[in-house]
This record gives sequence, C-alpha cells and structure tokens, in this order.
Amino acid sequence: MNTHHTADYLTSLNPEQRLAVETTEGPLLVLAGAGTGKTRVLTTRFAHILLTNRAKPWQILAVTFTNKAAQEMYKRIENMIDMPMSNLWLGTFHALCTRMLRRHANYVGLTPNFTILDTDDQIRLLKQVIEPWKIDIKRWPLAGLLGEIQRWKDRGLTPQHITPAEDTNFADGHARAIYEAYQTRLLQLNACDFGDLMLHVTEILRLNPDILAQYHTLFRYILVDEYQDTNTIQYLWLRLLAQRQQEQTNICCVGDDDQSIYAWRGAEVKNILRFEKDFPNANIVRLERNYRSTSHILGAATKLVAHNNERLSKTLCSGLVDSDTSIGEKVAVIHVYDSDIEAEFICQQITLFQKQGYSLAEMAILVRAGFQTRSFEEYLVQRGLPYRIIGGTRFYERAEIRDVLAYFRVLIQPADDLAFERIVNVPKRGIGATTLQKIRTTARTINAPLMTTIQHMLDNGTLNKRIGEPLRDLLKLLSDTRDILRDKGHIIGAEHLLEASHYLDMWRQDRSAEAEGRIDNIMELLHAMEEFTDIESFLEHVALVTEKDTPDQEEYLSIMTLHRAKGLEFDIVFLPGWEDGLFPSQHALNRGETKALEEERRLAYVGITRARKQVMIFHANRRRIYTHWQNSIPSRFLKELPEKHVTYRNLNNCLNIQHIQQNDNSDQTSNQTVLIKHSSHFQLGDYVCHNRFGTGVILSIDREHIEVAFETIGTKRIVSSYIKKL
DNA sequence: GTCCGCTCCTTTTTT
DNA sequence: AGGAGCGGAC
Repeated sequence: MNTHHTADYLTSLNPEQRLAVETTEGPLLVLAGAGTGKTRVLTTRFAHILLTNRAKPWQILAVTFTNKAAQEMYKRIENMIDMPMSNLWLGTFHALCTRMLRRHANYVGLTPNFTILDTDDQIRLLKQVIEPWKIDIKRWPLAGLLGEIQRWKDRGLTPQHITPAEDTNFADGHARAIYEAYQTRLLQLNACDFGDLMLHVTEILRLNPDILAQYHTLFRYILVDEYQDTNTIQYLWLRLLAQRQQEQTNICCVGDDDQSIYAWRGAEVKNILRFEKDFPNANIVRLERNYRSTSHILGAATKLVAHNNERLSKTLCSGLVDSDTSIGEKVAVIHVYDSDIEAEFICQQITLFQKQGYSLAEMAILVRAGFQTRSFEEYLVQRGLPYRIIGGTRFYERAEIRDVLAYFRVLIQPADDLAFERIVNVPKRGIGATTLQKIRTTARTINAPLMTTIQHMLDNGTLNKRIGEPLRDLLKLLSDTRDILRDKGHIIGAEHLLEASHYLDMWRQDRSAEAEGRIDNIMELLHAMEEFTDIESFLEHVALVTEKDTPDQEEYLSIMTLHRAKGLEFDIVFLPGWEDGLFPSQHALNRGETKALEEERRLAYVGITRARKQVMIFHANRRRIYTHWQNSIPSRFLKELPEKHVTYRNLNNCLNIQHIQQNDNSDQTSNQTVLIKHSSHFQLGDYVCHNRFGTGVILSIDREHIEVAFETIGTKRIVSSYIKKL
C-alpha cells in the first residue's frame, strides 16, 4: 500500500481501530466492546476499500441485522467518500436474501414476484393448515408452533431434517408434519416467511455451484455487523459466500460476545467463538478502549459481566483522558418502596437533571419488560415531560395499516389469498366464516386462488344474491382500481380504493377514541407511499421494514426495553426494576441453567454501558404487575456490582416524593454508603439466616435495622445482630 | 352473520 | 389493563 501519505480518515483512529480498517485482506474478526467505535471502524473500512481502489461499491457485501443499522452505515459512508454508490449490496440479511431470491426464485418453486408474509399472515395460515389435526388450540397455542417452526428454520432445518426426537415440544410430536404442510401451502401461495428468505437462498447456493461461483466472483469483500447475533442459517449463508476454494476470503465480522442478547430467538454465540476454526489464519483485533462512559460506569459494567463464564477474553478500559471527563458519579443503586415511587422518583430526577442542563433527548429509561413502561407514563404526563415509548405497537403492525396493505396486496397480486381473506369482510360485507369456508373448499378442488374461484362461482351462480352481490362489487372495485392505477398513478388509485371500498368510511363512522388516530395513520401511510413510483415497490419496501422513520421534531425522553437500547447511548440512564423474577426474568431463573442467566447478565451489561455520564439502578419491595401487587427481592446482579463504583441510597421508608426531598436535604452527607458501614458487613441482596424465621434476602439496610424478605414468612425488619450471613 | 360478554393470558424482537 | 378466543343470543 502507498504509505507516503496517510489519509485523514485514518489518522483520527486509534491504533487498534486503524488495524481493523487496514487489515483488508484475509479473514478478520473484530471484537468490539461497548462504546469502542465499532460502527466507525465498519464504515471507515468500507470507505477505505473503495478509496484505495480495492473494489467497486457493488463488490462489497455488507450485512446488518436491522434496517436502521444499514441506513446508518450508508449515511456515514456517503459522507466519507465522494463517488456514486450504485448497486450496493448493503442491507439486512433478509433484504439481501430477498434480492438474491427474486433472481433465482424458480430454483425453489417460486416465481420472482413472491409475497413476503408477516407474523399475522403466518398465524392465519397456520390456523388453516393445522385444521386436519384437530389440535386443542387452547392447550397448544399457535404462537408456540410458529416459534418452533421458526427455530427450526433459524437452524437451517427443513421438515426432512427433523427427527421425531426433535419434535416433542408441540402437541405430542405433530409439529414436523404441520411444518411440512405449512411449507407446501406457502409454495402454493407463492409466498415466503422471513425464515424462508434465508433458508431458500442458502439451499440454492448449496445446491448450485454455478450460482455460488457468480457471487464468489462478485463479492470481493464481506462485512458483517453484530456477528454475535447471527443464527445458524445466517452463519451457513455467510460461510457459503465466504469460503472459496482458491483465494483467501476477505471477510470481516464485527461483534461483541458480551452483548449477545438474542440466543432466545436463535442467535448462536458459538458462531463468534469458532470464527478462527472456520477461517484458518484469521486475524483478530480487539477494540477495548471505550470512549463513551465514565470509569465508574465502565468499572461497574465490566465487573458485572465478568461473572459470566462463557466469554472471549476482552478487557474494556477507558479511552477517555481525564480532561475529557471527570471520573464521574458512581453508579447509584436506589432502593424504593414500590414501583409507583420508583416511577415518580425517576420523573423527579429527570426534572432535576433538566435543571442541570441535560436535555431530555440525552436521558433514557430502560426496562426489562414492556409492561414496566406504563407506570412512567402517568407521572411524565403529570409533569408535562415529552416522552416516547420506543417500539410499543409498531407502525406497520397496526390493524388499519395491515388492512390497507392487504387491500394493496390483492390489487397487485390477485392470487394473494391471505391478503384477500383479511379484507374480504372489512368493512362488513356479510361474508362470514361459513361462506369463506365454502369458497376455500371450492378453491381447493379447482386449484385456483380465492378471487378466481369467486369469479367462477359468480359465473355459474353457485353463490346466492345476498353473498354474491357484495363479492361482485368487491371484484369490480379491484379491477376498476387497477385501471385507475395504470392511468392516474398509484396515489390516486390507492385513494380511490380506500374510498370506494368504504374502508375509510368504516373508521369515520367509528365512534371509538382511536378511530381518528387510525385515519391519521392511513393518511401517513399514503404520504409515505409518495416516495415510491408504484405500489409494488412500496410493498416490497414495507415487507422488510417494521418502523417508519419519522424525523424528530422535538426533544423527548426515550423509554424502551433493554433489548431495544442496544447500539444507543445517552448521558443519563435509568434502570428500574432490578428484582429477581423481573430482571433477571423469571423465565431465566426457572430454567436454572447458567446459560439463560448469563444472557440476562449481558443484558444488564448492555444497559449500564448505554450511559455516558450517569446510571441509576432501582429496585422496589413490591411492584404492580397488571392488576395485582407482587412482592420482590433485589436482583442478584446488584451484589455483583463492585462496591467501589457504586453508591447506595435507601428510600424505602419514603412513601411519597415529598419525603424523599426532605431526606435528600437532611441526609446529604450521611447517605447509604455511610449507612452500610454502620451496619457492619451486611449488603443489599445478601442471603441471611435467622434462628426463627429461616433464610431470606436483605432488602434494605438502615443502620442496625435490616429488612429481610424471608422465604416462608415474608418481609420483616430485624436488628442486624439477630441475623447472620449465609 | 353479527354482536356481546365471559375467560384466559401476559419476556425480550427483527425481519 | 387490554387483547384474543369462544360460546351463546338474536
């Protein structure tokens, strides 16, 4: 390489980052800890390959998990280089596979315009497929079956691969057969679910060396983001594309085993652990300098995750120099009486931080489970703090949006039976389950799509007037709309469809509170469609996207799950609900395996490392869960936090926020750190034993008074001399 | 076919 | 609390 002049984009990198960027040839694994500049390395590497003329833009395969990550990467690369980037192979696993599958669809019995099903379609299809088995759906929920099939697909297993021994989780071993029937139906419908996108393409590449060779020639460099999250089928796909006979492979995978939090949906940390085996003489670069968090935050997070056994060795240290930031505040662990106080106190703290000059956009509340968000809303509204719950019901999952998209689908793909079934009686046209079943049966015998079947039935007069009339109208409406689409464009066509079908009227007449919002959503959808030239390309886009990107017009506080927070950062992070059974989750505790618990611990690590300046962790004695109150004990993770980076505050005796404020003023100096010293060697979360009450866990410490949750008799306040550590 | 009210359930999420 | 599924009334 020409070294006489070092490019600007390289000089701003630290030595390890630079090594990761400049080691372009051969297999490379980049282990990038939280906040070590992972995205920067990935994008700089991409730009570097282009700028040094190692490859043309379309010769680089760059894979991410989310659309957001792909967009982010694209934007950053675009900013770094000044050349047209056409035909980029930069996208999510699924988007890239869709592109490949449309090219080679015929190899697996599909046509290039196949439909991609969403979860809703999948469930409805399964419901039909499962019919002959007469399975008690109450005992065996369909979601479980779908999960089972998805996990098989994640592992690259087609029905033929599944042995009876592996088919025991659903309805006493019928899942394999149902899976097979489901796949048959998908092909009949010319449709794919998300798993199929990966599965079909991998199958095509595996069985057709000529096709694989084309891609080998095409892709000179492969970049993979979040490698720790890849599942088996994604791994197999990558390995096929990466392992060539003759030349070495220029594959670069970036990941962090400590941030692997998706094993429950099929991700295999193994993939990252065995990289060196898969690609002999692979280089490994570790990015260990963290440029995000204060040393207290970093210290707390790394000590916590160090309790995990299954990890690649990696030591995160601060890359910030002292002048960048002070050592900062210690991580605060705050004990509150209940979840209401927790919510109220956090909202109060947010106001306080605002007064100190922090913007709402730089603060986040990160929860373990979705239901926790509710308690915050009330108090935030009360204080007039703008907030957003990230990832509640997603835009494209709303019923009205799905309805409208289904209307579009039947317009474009008259053979899309699932879409047709969704809209045939919305708004009500008097077509019920019985009629639909009759049509389905006929369709099956003449082997035709539902709409064609209906046309037949109308022609031979098989349908009575009461049913036939509205169906005839619907078919007429659809064919009329196709004409309008052709003559006047997709926006006019879409508007006509939604008016003439009376779909919009249905909501206009709806008196419920949400109806107006639904109409707004539909208008937004139509607006989003303007960026596309036709409905087909819009549907293609929508099938692979869950979120609609709205630019932020105002600053707001973010509330989201820990999973959703991965990859983000904030100045101040609130982590409520650190109690056994919630975090770590009851499911993880029930399983009793270290594996599940270690994933929860990594989630805790992800949570803490989101923060730049301050972390506040909360645990409550009791928590409102839906309707009832549940007593809880502190999370076992709390005692894994290193004392020197943590400060404890006990607000357990405060039943309202006024009390907390008073205590704040009077207790300024004698906070919990001091209290803990008074009460000898006891710590929050310690397991203790009492002569009469048995064993329990310490909930709070107030000098010599210690509150213990006993296993048998509940919570009691005890003087410390009567209990001893287990 | 449609509507109403009863029961049951509730981790995490992307595509 | 809120949604989904189901059975029964009309």
